[in-house]
Amino acid sequence: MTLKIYNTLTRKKEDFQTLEDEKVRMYVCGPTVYNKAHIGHAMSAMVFDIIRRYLEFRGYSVLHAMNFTDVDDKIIHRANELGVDPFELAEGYIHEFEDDLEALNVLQPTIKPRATQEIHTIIAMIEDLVKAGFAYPLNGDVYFRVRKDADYGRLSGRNLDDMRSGARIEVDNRKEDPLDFALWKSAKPGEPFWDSPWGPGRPGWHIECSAMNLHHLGEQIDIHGGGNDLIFPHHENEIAQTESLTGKPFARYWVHNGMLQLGGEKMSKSIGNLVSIEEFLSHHTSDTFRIMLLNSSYRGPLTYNEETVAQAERGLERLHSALRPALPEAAGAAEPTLTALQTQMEAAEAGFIKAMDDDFNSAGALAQLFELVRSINQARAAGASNGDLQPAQTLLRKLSGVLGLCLEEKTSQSGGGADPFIQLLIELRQELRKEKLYPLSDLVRNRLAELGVILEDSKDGVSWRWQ
RNA sequence: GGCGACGUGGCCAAGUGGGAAGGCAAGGGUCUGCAAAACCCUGAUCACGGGUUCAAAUCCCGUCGUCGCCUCCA
Repeated sequence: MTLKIYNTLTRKKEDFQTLEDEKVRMYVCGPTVYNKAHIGHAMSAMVFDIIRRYLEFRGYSVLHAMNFTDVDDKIIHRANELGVDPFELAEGYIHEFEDDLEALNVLQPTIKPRATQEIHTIIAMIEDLVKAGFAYPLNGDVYFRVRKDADYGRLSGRNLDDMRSGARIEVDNRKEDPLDFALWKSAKPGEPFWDSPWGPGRPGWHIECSAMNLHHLGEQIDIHGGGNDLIFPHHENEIAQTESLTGKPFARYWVHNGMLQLGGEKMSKSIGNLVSIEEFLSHHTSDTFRIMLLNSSYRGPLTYNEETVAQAERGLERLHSALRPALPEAAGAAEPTLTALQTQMEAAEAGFIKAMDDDFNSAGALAQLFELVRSINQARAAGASNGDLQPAQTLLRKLSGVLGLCLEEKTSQSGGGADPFIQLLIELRQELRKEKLYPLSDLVRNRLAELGVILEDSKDGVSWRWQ
């Protein structure tokens, strides 16, 4: 079995072949930190977290870089609005985003470079591009000369002449071509700056990623990721800069996640239809969000609304249902039941890998987990003991973990301290039921439910769990 | 206007040539004092119109529609 990945560059699924055996270099574009991160950012980070976890599951060691753009126009404007230092502003949002990712159970990237920490590399790269004729200084700015790059437009499937006619950009007549983009921007009064051969200024947006890649991962990488709104111009420009300099293919696989849709539109800072990560997590768990992602293709748009969240929440509960213990007084299941469970375990694991190997088809993989859930619940209903269920439950936990799901047990805030008292109330209620004092037994059940303890009667006894 | 993606049951969605996954919701049933959970059962002429093929949700052409990019964006 080979892993296949959809490559934006070729618009095809391709066999995954790394530059170096069993090692993956992956660079994912992170956010520009001028504001609170929203769940669209969470989606992108989580998609690549899932990809990383799966690659690791498949035996690769993954060098995972995610950058922060911590100096740019928006940050400067926002800092001026608030009357604070732009670097402090950025720093604050970086920490906030890191906390968000931890709360979302997204693995820490191996390296987290920042634009402001790569200024030397950036300047050196720009100098080399100027020397090689791919860039030209202009009144303290430096621009990339797109006409010099014969391949320009390859990633986004455009050509310079088409864009020229359709572009809505305000043309800067000083530039040789309207599509030439800034590598270095001269500083206006009051703006943060670094000294450079072209005067005080700061890096353009695209060059930082090229420089960070070159510095931390090398001239060539395996996977370059980000949201599909970055394909043009950002990633197109990264390719232009890096390949013009190295003469080698930059990234082997360009991987792009789809956009989160809220109210039929892409969630974005400029439209203002935002749900912050913090806001989402104050009402829902990270697993709920992850289920939403897993249930659809990472490349397509993701519909976000109250109903899809609720559906994910119920689906998650179903996964949890399989992890519940055997029925009280279960005597062990008959041979055919256990054989069926064993068969399903093998089918689920194989199906899981087959699905994920096909361009990270997480919806297909999730379906396999649900099949396993059904088998486990069937076995439990057929009287399987905890020992009977345990291997299948372990497999379910393992495969869920590969997708980054926690499936953590819900417990009371105070730990297990309440357990004996809950047991006592259950015993009491059972006595009331024996006496057919149902209004009283229901009162116990209802009051416990209000406290978050769910009682479930069965013919073999009573089980309970935290809601 | 240019480039790209997509349109599958009430909802979210897999599936890209030969049996239409899975989840949620709904209805029926088993269990049960009731409830809940779990389990069983029930459902789709795959946007529309042509074409290729023994065979099309899947390939080709056209139409309609949705979304993204073309300006900062995950």
